[in-house]
Amino acid sequence: MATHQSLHRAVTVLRAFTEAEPALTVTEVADRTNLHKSTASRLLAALLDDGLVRHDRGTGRYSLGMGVVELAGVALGQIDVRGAAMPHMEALAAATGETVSVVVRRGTEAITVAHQPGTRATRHVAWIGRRMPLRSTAAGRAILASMLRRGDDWRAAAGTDVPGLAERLGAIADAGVAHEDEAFEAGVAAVAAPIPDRTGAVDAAVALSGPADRFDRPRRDEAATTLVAAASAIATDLGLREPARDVA
Amino acid sequence: MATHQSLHRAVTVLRAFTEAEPALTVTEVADRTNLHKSTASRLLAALLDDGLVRHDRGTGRYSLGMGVVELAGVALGQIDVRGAAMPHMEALAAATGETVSVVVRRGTEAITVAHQPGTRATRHVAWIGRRMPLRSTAAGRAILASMLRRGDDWRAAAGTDVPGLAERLGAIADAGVAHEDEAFEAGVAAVAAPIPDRTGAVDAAVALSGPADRFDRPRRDEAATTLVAAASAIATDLGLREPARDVA
DNA sequence: CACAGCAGTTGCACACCATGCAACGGAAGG
DNA sequence: CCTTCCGTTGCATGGTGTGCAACTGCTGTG
Repeated sequence: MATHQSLHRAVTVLRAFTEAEPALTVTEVADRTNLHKSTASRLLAALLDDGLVRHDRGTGRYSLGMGVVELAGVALGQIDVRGAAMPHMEALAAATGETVSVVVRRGTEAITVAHQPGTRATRHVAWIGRRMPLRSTAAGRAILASMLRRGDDWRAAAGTDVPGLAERLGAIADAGVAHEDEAFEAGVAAVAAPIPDRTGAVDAAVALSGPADRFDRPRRDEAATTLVAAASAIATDLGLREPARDVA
Repeated sequence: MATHQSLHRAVTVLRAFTEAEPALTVTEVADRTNLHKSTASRLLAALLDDGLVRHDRGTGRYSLGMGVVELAGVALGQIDVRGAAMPHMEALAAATGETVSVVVRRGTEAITVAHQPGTRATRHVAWIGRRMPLRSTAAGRAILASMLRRGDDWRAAAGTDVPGLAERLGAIADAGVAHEDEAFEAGVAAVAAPIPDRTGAVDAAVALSGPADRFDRPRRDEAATTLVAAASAIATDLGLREPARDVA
């Protein structure tokens, strides 16, 4: 689109801040966005006005501000699956002791929209807003498998082609749950189940994750029954919800 | 400012979505922002491109999208007090059974940046990104009281003037904790303690909240000791953190 | 102490593009 | 079928965002 260049550039600036580099100087922003130094400076100033970025006088670095957290609060409050899942997550965490996450699909990634930390001393940590590739995580593959089964374009959602992925997704669709053993994060194992919406489409999943040495295959199989039941309960609650406010 | 009008307008559009009205039509956005219908339409289209808003084809309404959640994930990851508080929150929740929240000040409001649900069947719910006025909540008053004691401009932060607030803040500063009994939300009681940063300035607080009938004054006083200790521990951890952040 | 190097901001002129208007197409309701 | 309201889209124009380059302020160095 040739419309609203400056707005797109501003969003590009916002996206220049990552978990790996949460605080940047003007020139760093300019480098990462391929924008002129002066443009970056002016856009950052404008974003600062709006409270979307902060400016640390000490280090001279900019970072994302409270404004985006506020907006996210509104966004999270109206995600249906989140509301439907909340009541079930605690029970799941209590029953298994592991971390529970609910993710939704966005393009080729899964984004955490709700999570409940496990009760054990060592546990997998997650946080709201965290992004993971669909193709290499349990939750992501649970979603992809459902897409495959429904004839949706799962390849586009997978992004890069992974050899043998189609077969694995078929097996996941048959089993109803997806396992992951240190595929995405070293030392972390997970099992996930898809959450269909009213129409049967799937762009959300619920996952249990924990340390790979403790949360091994037998444990995960044991937890799978409870997990699938919870996913089903969430889907039912989701179906009972009134406004069809989701999807795009 | 006469600079970057369209960017400010776009942010205005984003802020038109609230917890009370999370999904709006084009004309509703135009009304709430005093923008032309066509302008609102085009800005929403641009924001849709960037994934900051979603569009429900069914209802024709726009709402905030995953993009803002992504950005918030990055923003939350680099809020120091959040990182410092996380390890202490669970212990606090376990010891008291009530909901633990960490908030930071933004203007005249307190924004929840971390929370740990209580362990009881009935409990107070909070969520990340939730906003509350400083002047009428325990956590907010804990912050205001510290500002008062330090000679900061607490009146500006309080917003509307509340009769007798100065005296109450003085008492809170003396006690070290702030109590709240259904002042902001009916049926909810809370107790909060301020979290000073390295320089002694306070713009964060940790709060315990629960149902007013159970979490009564004696219970809150009982929990206050643990709460203050936790706040102190968080502040210590915060002080140990590196002021600057390295870049790659 | 001077100088070089770098980061960030700002004046300026021009091209670009965001805006308001009005007209159009479409859906919903009478 | 007509009316009404909503959302989108050509179009002309005035506003404004942008690149360039000069300037300031800071840091480290010989």
